[in-house]
Amino acid sequence: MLQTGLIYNRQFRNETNGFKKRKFMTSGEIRQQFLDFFKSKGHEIVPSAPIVVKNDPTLLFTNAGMNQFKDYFLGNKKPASTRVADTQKCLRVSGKHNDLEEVGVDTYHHTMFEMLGNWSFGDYFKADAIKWSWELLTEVYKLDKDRLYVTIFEGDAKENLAKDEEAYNEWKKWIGEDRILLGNKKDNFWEMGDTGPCGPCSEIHVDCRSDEERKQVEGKTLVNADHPQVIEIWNNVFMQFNRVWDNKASFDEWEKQYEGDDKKEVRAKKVVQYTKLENLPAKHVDTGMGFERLVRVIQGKQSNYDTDVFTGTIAETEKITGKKYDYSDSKEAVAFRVLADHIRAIAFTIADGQLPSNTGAGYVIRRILRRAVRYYYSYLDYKQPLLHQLMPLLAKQFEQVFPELFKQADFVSKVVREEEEAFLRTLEKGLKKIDDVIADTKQESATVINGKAAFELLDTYGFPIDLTRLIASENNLSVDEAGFEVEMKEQKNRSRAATAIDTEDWIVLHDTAASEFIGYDTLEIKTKVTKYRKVKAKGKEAFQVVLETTPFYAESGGQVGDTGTLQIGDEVIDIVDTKKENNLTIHFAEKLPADLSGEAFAKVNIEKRFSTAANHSATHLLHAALRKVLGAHVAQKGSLVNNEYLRFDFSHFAKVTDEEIEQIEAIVNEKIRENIPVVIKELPKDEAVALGAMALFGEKYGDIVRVVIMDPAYSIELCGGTHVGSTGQLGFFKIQAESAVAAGVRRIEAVSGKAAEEVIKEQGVLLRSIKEALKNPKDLQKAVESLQAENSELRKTIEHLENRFLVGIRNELLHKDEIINGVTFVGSMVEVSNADALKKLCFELKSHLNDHLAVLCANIGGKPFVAVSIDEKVVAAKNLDAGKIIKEHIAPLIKGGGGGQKTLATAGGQDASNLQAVIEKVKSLL
RNA sequence: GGGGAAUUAGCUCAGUUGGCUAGAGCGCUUGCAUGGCAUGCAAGAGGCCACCGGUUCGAAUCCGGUAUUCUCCA
Repeated sequence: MLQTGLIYNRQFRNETNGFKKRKFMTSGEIRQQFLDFFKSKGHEIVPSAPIVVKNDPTLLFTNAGMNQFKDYFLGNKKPASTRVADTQKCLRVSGKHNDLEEVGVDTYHHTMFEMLGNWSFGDYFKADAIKWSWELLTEVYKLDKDRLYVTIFEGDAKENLAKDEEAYNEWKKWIGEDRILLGNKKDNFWEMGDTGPCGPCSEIHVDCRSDEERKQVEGKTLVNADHPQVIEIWNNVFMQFNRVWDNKASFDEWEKQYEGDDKKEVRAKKVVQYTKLENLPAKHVDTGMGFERLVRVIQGKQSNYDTDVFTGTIAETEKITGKKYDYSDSKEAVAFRVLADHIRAIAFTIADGQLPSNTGAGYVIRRILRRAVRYYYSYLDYKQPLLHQLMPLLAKQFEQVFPELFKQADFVSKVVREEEEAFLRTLEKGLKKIDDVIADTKQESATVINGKAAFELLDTYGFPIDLTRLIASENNLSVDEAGFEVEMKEQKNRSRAATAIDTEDWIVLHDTAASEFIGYDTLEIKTKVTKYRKVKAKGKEAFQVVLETTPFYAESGGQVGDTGTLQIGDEVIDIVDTKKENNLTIHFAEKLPADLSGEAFAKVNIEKRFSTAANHSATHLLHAALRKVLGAHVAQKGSLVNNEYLRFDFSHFAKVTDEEIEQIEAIVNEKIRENIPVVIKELPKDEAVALGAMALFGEKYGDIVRVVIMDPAYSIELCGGTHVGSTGQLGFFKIQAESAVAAGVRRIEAVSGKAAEEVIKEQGVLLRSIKEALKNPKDLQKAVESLQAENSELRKTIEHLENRFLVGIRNELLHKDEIINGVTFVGSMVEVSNADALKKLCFELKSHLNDHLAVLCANIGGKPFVAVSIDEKVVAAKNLDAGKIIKEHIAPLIKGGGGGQKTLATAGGQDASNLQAVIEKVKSLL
């Protein structure tokens, strides 16, 4: 069990930190020393990849240092340098050792964290890796040697794997053999997936307990035992094997039949059974050292939150809220930690281009942000947006390491603030709802809020369950947690069932590597199908086809996937969409030819592709124009390009005015008329940036990037999309809409080429027809305005006349009154045009008569309508009820129905011949 | 992608099982009061109750569809 209770009290905290006194090192220095150290060992220092992952359906965020180097390990790509080191921004919100709800409760879980790593791609191996780890920790960071332990892989009989003697012998050179511990496959053998590169790993653990505690219990017994003060700080993975399928068919067979809760473990065993390990020709080193943890150890703190990585934000939060952080287990202290942690995750993901939203990665950000709001709202008693106030401090803190945040600090704050405000509004609405729920619960004299209501609060009003719990307890109520869980589970099942895509196995025809894309220059080609499979989603069958070479552009960078045809033999099938799965281009078809083995002729829908390319080129021209007109702060925040139009989201703080829109259109159209040739080059990222390409924080290290240039002085962008040959092919550019997407993000929708021409044509036609309808006035706008004015004038006049008319009828009726048994009775047929007028007349009579009973009938378009009005006094004195009279006496006579209040009721029906009888009937009741 | 909900005056929202001439607060206009302001008092303007269709004698209210927004889940 995790001993979270070990969050120490203050006194203990000041007394001892386990380590001998040494010069204080800031977190910045610690990070820099790591990078400097590996630089001195011949490593190239590379920047962190973005925290947000694109083009990998299995991953939303970078969750480990090695993510950006995956292709090098898999052999898909060759690295520019064989020795690399970096600090990588990572985000984890779920997983076996990590749950969002745990973060902040203890001393060491985080959502966003930095992973320091050094890498060898077929270069050095165990000897150097181990030597340098030791050197860095003990010589540079000067950690006490007698507090360090290392683990190595003990071997595994089932896999026929021997103990990692090589690592053991290397470690022996530096550390006593009694401190080298053996670890099992679970802890000390690392694998990327079912198959692929893998190998033993060696962990370094550090014992941070006080000397006293260390005397009582030996440190090595606590390694890998979830002790909060005896922790792993560095893992060195030695990739030396490649796991390949030995009998994939049997495994697939097994997996198809097998279902179960314990699936993961059983499945892993099966994978072992049906695979074999081969030696990797090029051996790699992949290491990861949690930065926040390392800082805590070096600075001798007992909690990550006590290091200078977090103390700045905690102090700032104290200043803002006026509360004091007391290092305890209290909800208030948890709130401080939650804020200090979450603000980082939120800030860096937004800075990397992911806005909060209600789906996918954006939803994860929103959830993290809302959890932070919940904590300050409930436990720091702060009811206004707080997080955005921490942003300047955080941006400054990381200015040197992750400049992308500092550069966009204003934008990020604005987005965060807007999100906070939105959620605070949601909370307020939820508070109103929960009042109703509590009132209902109390009325039923229950003491438990039922699970369904609690779930509805969350599901519909976004009201978090912990707040429901809190407010319930303040009202001496509890929440039916079990019932809530049931509802939650049902919702999850519903969602899962709806998204379940039934994927059959690939049927492999030709065993080749990733398919080659040749569609930049070629739109049709003879090739062959390498593999295909059937997928089923929501009962609909579809097929996915992979080609050896393909001219089809797969959806990417906002540009939609190509459509077209695939011909095999005499059969032609439609390709309805093209998408990417990692490096694989997948073509979607609704049906397949009978035989896929022969030569395949792949042909892209040229017209669509061309219109799409035009819109994509137009997007670049637009982007550059926006920066010219609005300023250099404009950065792309999202983009959609298809054959019909383009949509471009960008950061900008105000509505783009009509004048600005006109300027932007003018610039783009000017560039179109200049007929600039579109030049496309493939370059290493650094060269592209040097050329002046808009530096997008979206590329991985070492990528060869594609640069699209339309006049080097105007637009240079990194882009993988397809473009026209020269800007003149766009013909014409027209902005159709400008709107807001989120705080500080505007959206422009526009068209180019034929579609733009079409839009102008349609507008012309519309304008002409409106003019004609108005008899071709000189000033169209004025004509419409006067028409509107006249219309409202007429409406008022009619209303006025109707009232006058009703007053006339009323006066006539007032003369017809007769006193029956002390009641002023008026019963008459009237001529009005609608049923509402009957009601109005009743009110008129009421205000001019005392103790009245009126029954008014009208024949409107052959249908009978009746209204009965009775004075309150008469209702009481005579025990009459207009509603009852209508229902019991009148409705049958007119073959209809009706109802209303005791004093006023109306009816309608089908038979207008008995209206006179109706009046007599009512009269007889008096 | 799947569920739940919301849409009523310029803004924030009431409107209880279909029927009281669709309301409140703030804002707006006008008048009055105060030396001025904050403000107070009085009167008034302002609503195709999101849109389309259906059920009903009768729909802001019930049903179906569309749009937009919120929200939970994947």
